[in-house]
Amino acid sequence: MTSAYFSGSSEAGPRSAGKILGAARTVLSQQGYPGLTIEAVAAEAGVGKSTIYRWWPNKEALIADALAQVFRADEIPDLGDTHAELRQAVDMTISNYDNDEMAASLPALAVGLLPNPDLMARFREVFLLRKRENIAVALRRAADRGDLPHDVDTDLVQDVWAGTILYRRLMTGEVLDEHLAEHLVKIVTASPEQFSHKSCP
Amino acid sequence: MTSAYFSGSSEAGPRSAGKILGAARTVLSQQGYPGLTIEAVAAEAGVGKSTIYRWWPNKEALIADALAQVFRADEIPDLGDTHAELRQAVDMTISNYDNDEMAASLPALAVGLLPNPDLMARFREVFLLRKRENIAVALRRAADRGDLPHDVDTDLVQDVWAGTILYRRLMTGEVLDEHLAEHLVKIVTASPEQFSHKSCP
Amino acid sequence: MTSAYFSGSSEAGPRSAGKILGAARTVLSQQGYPGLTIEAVAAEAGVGKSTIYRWWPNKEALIADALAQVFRADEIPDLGDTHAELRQAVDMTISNYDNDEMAASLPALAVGLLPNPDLMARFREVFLLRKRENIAVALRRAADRGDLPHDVDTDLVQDVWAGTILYRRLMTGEVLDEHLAEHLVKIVTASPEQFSHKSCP
Amino acid sequence: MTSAYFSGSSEAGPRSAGKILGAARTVLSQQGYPGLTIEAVAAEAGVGKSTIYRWWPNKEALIADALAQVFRADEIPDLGDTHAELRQAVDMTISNYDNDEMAASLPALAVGLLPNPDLMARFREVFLLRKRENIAVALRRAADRGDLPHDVDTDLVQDVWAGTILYRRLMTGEVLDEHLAEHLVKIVTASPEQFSHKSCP
DNA sequence: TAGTAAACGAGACGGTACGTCACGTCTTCCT
DNA sequence: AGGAAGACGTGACGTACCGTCTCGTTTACTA
Repeated sequence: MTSAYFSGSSEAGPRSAGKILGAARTVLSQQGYPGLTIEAVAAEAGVGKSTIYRWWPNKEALIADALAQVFRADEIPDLGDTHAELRQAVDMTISNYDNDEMAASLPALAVGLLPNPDLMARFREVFLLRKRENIAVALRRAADRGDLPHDVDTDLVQDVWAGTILYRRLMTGEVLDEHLAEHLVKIVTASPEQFSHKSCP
Repeated sequence: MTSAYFSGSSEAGPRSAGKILGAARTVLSQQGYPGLTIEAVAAEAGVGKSTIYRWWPNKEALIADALAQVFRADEIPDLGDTHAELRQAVDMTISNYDNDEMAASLPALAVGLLPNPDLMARFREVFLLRKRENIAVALRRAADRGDLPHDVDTDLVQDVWAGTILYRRLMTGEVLDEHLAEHLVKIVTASPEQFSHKSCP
Repeated sequence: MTSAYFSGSSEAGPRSAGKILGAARTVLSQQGYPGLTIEAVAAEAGVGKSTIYRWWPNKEALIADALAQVFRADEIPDLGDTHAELRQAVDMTISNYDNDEMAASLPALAVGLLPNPDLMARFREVFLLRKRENIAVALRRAADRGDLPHDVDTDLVQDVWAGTILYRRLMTGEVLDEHLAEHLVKIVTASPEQFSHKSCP
Repeated sequence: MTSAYFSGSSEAGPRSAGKILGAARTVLSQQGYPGLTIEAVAAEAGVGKSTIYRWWPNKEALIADALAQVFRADEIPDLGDTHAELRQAVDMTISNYDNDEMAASLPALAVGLLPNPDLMARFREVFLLRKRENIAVALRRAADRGDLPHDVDTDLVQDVWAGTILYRRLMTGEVLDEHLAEHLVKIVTASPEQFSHKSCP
């Protein structure tokens, strides 16, 4: 698979999919999200506008595919060490957001897709679910080891992690360093019962 | 002072500031962020476009002022009860984000302002700093009581809170209920040492 | 009145009507009818496309107004001499068509307007009726003198004149010289009874 | 030979020439000249675009061939009666133009070909010369009978006839009835000396 | 009868122009 | 004098066709 992933037609794509998505990322990092126009991408890719519109219904879908190329959703290997695994999960999340390209584009994308539930669902699938499941596996492994509650709320953990990281990056502009990473891991490991489903008062 | 707050000219405003900001909020909730155009606001407010441009430099500033009107940054009263105070802080944050108008607009705004550091700084001042300081007071009060470390990292606490809430609202679409609120409070109170400045390993 | 005549809004027009219609004629003579694009006219006039679209609904209306500026529909003065007056009428018709701009554009215009009866009616009014009435006056004057039948079919006369001239110019490409002009006049004066309404067999 | 006549390659043609030219005429009468696109013709004919482009260089050539199929250029038989023969010539001309397909398309075609002298020459050959020569034969026969001057200007006669007919059809929209036909014949027979080459003053 | 070369349908491609929309600036006219 | 009304130059939008160009697939002639 090389492209047209977000738009759904995962089996096929334009011959110039690579050129186009690459151009989209180039324009995105040079001009920022508001400066990313289809015409600019077409020009940068040396491609006709219609070739882009033939395969992506709109700017949002194109950007989604372009970002999907660089969005990491790796599996967390079993290191035998819960802290190390969770740190790896947090680091992966940080690396996903620690560039203007992604930090600015993902929320803008979400905003653009909000009115369209179908596209929003697809967005979540591509950018959230795949990564979340991989991290959830590591979290459940930690639960098996007894380091986390057996009914650990993997979604809450990841909402706290990704939310904090994205918020810092986009809104406050603070750096995403290993201090933060360590804090985020420890918040979970230090009071694991807060991230259990049944821990409601 | 009634308006033009974000744009800096806090001492004055157009005669129709109220009408205009109200119209902006109306359009925002009816058409969503992408449908909010200056021309639509002018029409809704029964006002000339130039009147808007006379007082707000661009669409972003206008939206910022419109949102600032409904963004809560209340002081947290001394209730003598740390948990109750923190819960109040979290509830205020949730109430700020628990509507599409704000959830979609704030990130879109941030993205629009990102390339302009001055406006971004002003944005942070209006939407983050005022609220943060009020909550920081409560956090430091809790530290004085001994419920939190004396060097509590008020920014980290609030990044976790607001980040998680905004992320849920915008990206995953999950509900923001009192379960979540309680979890967020307890994350902090259950392992307070994780939110201390010096707690780095 | 300087413009927007064809489009109906005769009382008003864009501030740059002159520039725009002039540019249209320039492009028309330099690029020919098929090369006349709205974008080319806008560029030549140093004007935004939207200014053109604000005042003319489409390319046809614009060209119509541009041509109307140079289309002659003079009154034929009473010279006391039927032959001289008719020759003047024929000469005026020839001068209207004896340039590529008009010869190529008028039929193209007619073809473009054919599907729209309203615009076609307006086209006839602007380009045919005004001129025809002026010539009809001269023809009736000739009838009063006894040089033509009292019920002279002024439309037929002018159909023969304009038809022959336009056909030569556009289809056969032959020159429109004074030989032709003289023939056309004499065709009418030599057998005037053929141009009477009641002369049907 | 069935097609590709206008384009010059008279010896051969696509297997689907019939389908294509038929589709062209169908589209022409259903959508009008401006709606005739190569893609529409290809779709209507159930044919690939490239098949059309393989045999016709452009839209104009295709339309020309499509029209050539229905353009009549019959010989005028010797009826022994000048008036009857000329009336037949005029009727043939009328029948050529008395449908929107031809009336709108021929001028549009001429306009499109104007900038290209070669194609224009070919256009004249196909649509004018063949018919003109057949009619010229009848006119010269009339001259031999003494009904027209021996140096009758056959071109002028036909310019007057075809010009008047086409002008009525395209520009004024008046009907082409037998009144008109009779007038056109009589204009020539009533003052034949006006249609002589040497009759210049 | 099989092999081959053309013509074919389908449709992607790089383009151009379309007509629309909103921007942010500007001018005009009314109150 | 201030503001509503809205025209202006600009530039991106998404659409429609252009004419060119691969693709396999018939089709029909040759071997």
